[in-house]
Amino acid sequence: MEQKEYCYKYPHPAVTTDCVIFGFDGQRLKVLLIRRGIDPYKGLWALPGGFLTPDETAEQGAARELKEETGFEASYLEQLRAYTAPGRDPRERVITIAFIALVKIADVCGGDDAAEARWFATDEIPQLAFDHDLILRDALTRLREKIHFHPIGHDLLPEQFTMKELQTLYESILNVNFDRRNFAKKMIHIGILSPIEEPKSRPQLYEFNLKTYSELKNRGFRLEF
Amino acid sequence: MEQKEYCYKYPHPAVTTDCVIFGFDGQRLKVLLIRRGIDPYKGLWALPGGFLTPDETAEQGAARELKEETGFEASYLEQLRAYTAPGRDPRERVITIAFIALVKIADVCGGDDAAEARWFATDEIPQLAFDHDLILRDALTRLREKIHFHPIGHDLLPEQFTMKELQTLYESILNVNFDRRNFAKKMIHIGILSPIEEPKSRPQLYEFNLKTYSELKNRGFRLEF
DNA sequence: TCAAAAGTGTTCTCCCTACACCCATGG
DNA sequence: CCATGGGTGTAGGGAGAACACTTTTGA
Repeated sequence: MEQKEYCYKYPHPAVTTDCVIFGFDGQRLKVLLIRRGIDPYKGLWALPGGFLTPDETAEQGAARELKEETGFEASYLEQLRAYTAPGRDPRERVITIAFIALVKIADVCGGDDAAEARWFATDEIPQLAFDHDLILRDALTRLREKIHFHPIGHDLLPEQFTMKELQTLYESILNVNFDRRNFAKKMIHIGILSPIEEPKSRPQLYEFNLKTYSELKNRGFRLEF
Repeated sequence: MEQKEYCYKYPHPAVTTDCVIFGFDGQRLKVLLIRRGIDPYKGLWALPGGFLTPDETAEQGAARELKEETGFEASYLEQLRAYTAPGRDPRERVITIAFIALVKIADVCGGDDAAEARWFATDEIPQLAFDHDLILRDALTRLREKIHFHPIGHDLLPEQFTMKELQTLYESILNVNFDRRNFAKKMIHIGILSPIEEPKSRPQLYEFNLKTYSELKNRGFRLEF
C-alpha cells in the first residue's frame, strides 16, 4: 500500500472518537470495553473508538466505530466532550471526541470485528488505556445527570419491562434505594409509561409512551429523586 | 516566512476553539461577538476563537484566544462540545471545540487585538459566520440548564450585588418572571448568599458564600424554578 | 407630597415520604 | 401451608406559590 502523505501548513492533531457504551443486564449498569490488540497499551482494556474519517461527523464516526467494533447499534448516542491533553496519546497528538452510547444488551451482540469485548460492571472497571478512566468517570457523571430528564430506560431496557426492572435500573445508576410503591407512583404519575393491556402476565408490563415524553421534554421537565 | 509543512499518513482536520462569552449588563444577558476581518465570512459577526496550538489543551487555547481577542479573563470556562460537520468551514476540514465563558462585564474591557468586538443581547443576534448560530443556541440551552446547579451570578455579577440584580439575571437567562419575595426567600434559604453587614446602603447588598456552595455541590443540590 | 422600590409574613396547596395490608403464585 | 413478590392506599410534613401592607428614598 502506498504511503500517501497529507500535508498542512500548521500542525494538525489526529482526531478520534471514543464511546462509553452503557448497557443494563437486569441487575447492574455495565460498560462495554474492548481489549487492545496493538500498542500502545496493548493488552489493556479500552473504550471502543477509532479515527475520524474526512467525510463523516464525529457522531457518524462514533456510530460507525461502535458498530464495527462491537456489533451494537446505539439506541442513543450523545456527545460527551473532547479530550485534548497534549500528552494523552504517546504516539502523536491525538484529541478524542468522547460519546455516551446506550444499547439494549438483549440486542444481538454479533461483534463483527474479532476484537475481544466484554461487559464490566461500573464498579469493577479494570485499568484502562490512555485517559479512558477519566472519560468513563465523566460519562457516568453525565449519565447520572441525564437520568433526570431523559427516559434512559427506553434505551437500556427491552420494549416491555416490569416496574421492578425499571426501578433496579434507576437504583443501579444512581446508587440508591427507592421505596417500591413511591417509585411506581411517581413514574406512573409522570405519564411516560403505558401499562400493557394483555392480562396474561402477572407482573404488570409497561412500555414507554414516547409521545407524552416528547411533550414533557418540550416543556422542560425534570424528575427529582 | 518559510513555508513549513506538517505531514501525516492520514488526513487530519484542523482544530479550533470558539467561545460563547456571556456577560450581564444589569438588564439583559449579552454575548460578545467579534467582526471578522478576513474571509471567509469577512464582515460577519462571529464567536471569538482560533486555532489550537500543539502544546495546549482546548481549555488553555480557549482561554488564550479569549484573552487575545477580547481582553477578558473568563471567571468561568466550560467546554460545550465539538462541532464536526465536514462542510462547516469552506477552506478545509476544521472541527471546533466550543466553550462557554462567563465574564464580568464590569471588568476592564481593554481589548488587546484591534478586532471590533461588541456585546449583543441574546435576542438580537445578527447573522453569524460558520455554524456559530448553532453553537450559540446550544450554549444558551446549556446555560439555562447550568443555572440550576451553578451559582452563575458569581461569575456574571460584581462581587457585591442586590437581590434585585440577581433576580434580573435569573429572569433574563430563563425568560421568566419571579415573585420578588419568593425569589429572595428561596435564595436566602439555600444559603449561598451572605448579606453584607455595612448598614450604609439601603438596598441590601449580598455576596456569594462559596464555602456553602461547594458543600452543596458535593451533596448534589439543584435549584428548581 | 407622591411614586417607586425594598423589606417582611402568612396561608394554602400539592407533592414527596413513610408506612401496612391484601392477593396471587409457586414450592 | 407458607414464603415471596406484586398490587394498592393513606396520613403527615415540607417546600413552593400566591398574595398585601408598611417604610424609605428620591423626584
